[in-house]
Amino acid sequence: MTTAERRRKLKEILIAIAERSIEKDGIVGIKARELAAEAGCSVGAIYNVLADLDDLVLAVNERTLAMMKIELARAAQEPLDDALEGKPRAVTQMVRLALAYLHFALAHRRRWHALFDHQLPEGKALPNWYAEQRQRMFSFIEEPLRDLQPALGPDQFTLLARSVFSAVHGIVLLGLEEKLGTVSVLELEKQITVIVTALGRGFSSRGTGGGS
Amino acid sequence: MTTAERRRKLKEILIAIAERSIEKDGIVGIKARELAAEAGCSVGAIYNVLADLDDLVLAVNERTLAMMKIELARAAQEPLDDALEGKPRAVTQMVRLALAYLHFALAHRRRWHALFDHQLPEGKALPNWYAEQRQRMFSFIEEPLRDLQPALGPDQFTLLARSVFSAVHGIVLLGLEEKLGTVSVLELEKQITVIVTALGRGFSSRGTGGGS
DNA sequence: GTGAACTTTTGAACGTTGTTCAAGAATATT
DNA sequence: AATATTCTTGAACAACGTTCAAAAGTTCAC
Repeated sequence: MTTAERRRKLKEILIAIAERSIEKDGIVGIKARELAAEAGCSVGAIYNVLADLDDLVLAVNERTLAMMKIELARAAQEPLDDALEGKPRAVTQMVRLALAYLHFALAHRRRWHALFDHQLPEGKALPNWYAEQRQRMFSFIEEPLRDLQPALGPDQFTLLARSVFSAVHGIVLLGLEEKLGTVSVLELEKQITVIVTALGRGFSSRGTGGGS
Repeated sequence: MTTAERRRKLKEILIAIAERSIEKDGIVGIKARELAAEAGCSVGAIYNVLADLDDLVLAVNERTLAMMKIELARAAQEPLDDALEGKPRAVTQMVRLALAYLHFALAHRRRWHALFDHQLPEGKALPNWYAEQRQRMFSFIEEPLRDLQPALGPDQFTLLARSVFSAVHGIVLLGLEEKLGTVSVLELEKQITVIVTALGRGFSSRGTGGGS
């Protein structure tokens, strides 16, 4: 087996372990010596394969984003059910996406948290693929949003989609900081529904600003 | 001088140093040995006065919240200017508060970040005064919001105010993660204005849900 | 004032971190 | 087989928060 192969294999193993560590204890669960022990390699070997332990977090985050993408796509395609009637289809769609985001965060709390907890140390910027993949999350909202704001220019439109996503993210973020039982999950769902619906209604009124 | 006095003094000094450290380098700038050196005391002395270094962060955060409270109160009281005409007073007020929140975050980036970065280690819950003071931030939004949703019960009302706050928080949070020049600050202001305005419009439509 | 009992302060030491790098093992080349 | 090259390793390093036996300071009865 060539060294490149061996290293690729080890890298995969390490990522898999990091994945479990994040799921169990969050980002702080990733320890060099623990990784080495579980992977059956030396501590130094880790650094033959990765620049940083941060690289591991990024790798896991990439997978998390991929999972989330699948989940959001599924939510966008599900057939309409009757609970959300009485709203424009675009609004219903946005609410669904927001709820799907909430449920992803709930189902994969630590993974999801790792997406935002992680701040890379001072010097370096995020790799391109990472920023791009994160950007792609916003694009889910763009489709229904276009129905509500057909006149907006592409730049303003991208920004608006981002803002809507950010707003929902904020609600989920502060919502999950409480210890929450089943009750407050229901409350959270209701809140997100109310807010996103209000946003949708607000947008569908004429002239929401957009142009400078 | 009694020991209680001396300790009180030292604690204040340490908090002041921690304050500067957070402003310069964020939470990670708080180092035990550095604190001791700057305060002219021993490392152990810190632990005579504080349980944790986390206590320092909480103390600084308390001050930050107080600063923010003042700033938001100022924003709420400023006389109307003409740029925001054509909206209901309540909406204007909410937009103002949101913009004030943004500008506080911009002006005190690291302090503001410390409010949310900090996660206390596993075992312990936040002290009561801290949770209460954070809760009080939401109450600023409650006043204008009451104009838009007069029929809502007190519990639902509190939740809604919280959600609006969270939404704005989310936009500011993800907005500040980019490196932002003057241009994008303007964009961010515009985005917040658009979103909060849309929320306001959405709320002022009849029957936004609330009751189960 | 002096010695005993008590309180307060101290900084070396402990246990963990992530990361490195000289030395050794493995492999390739002549 | 000898040499050159590449790869792996884990002890060692620096930095971290936190502790605790010992030193220094204080109180108080006699």
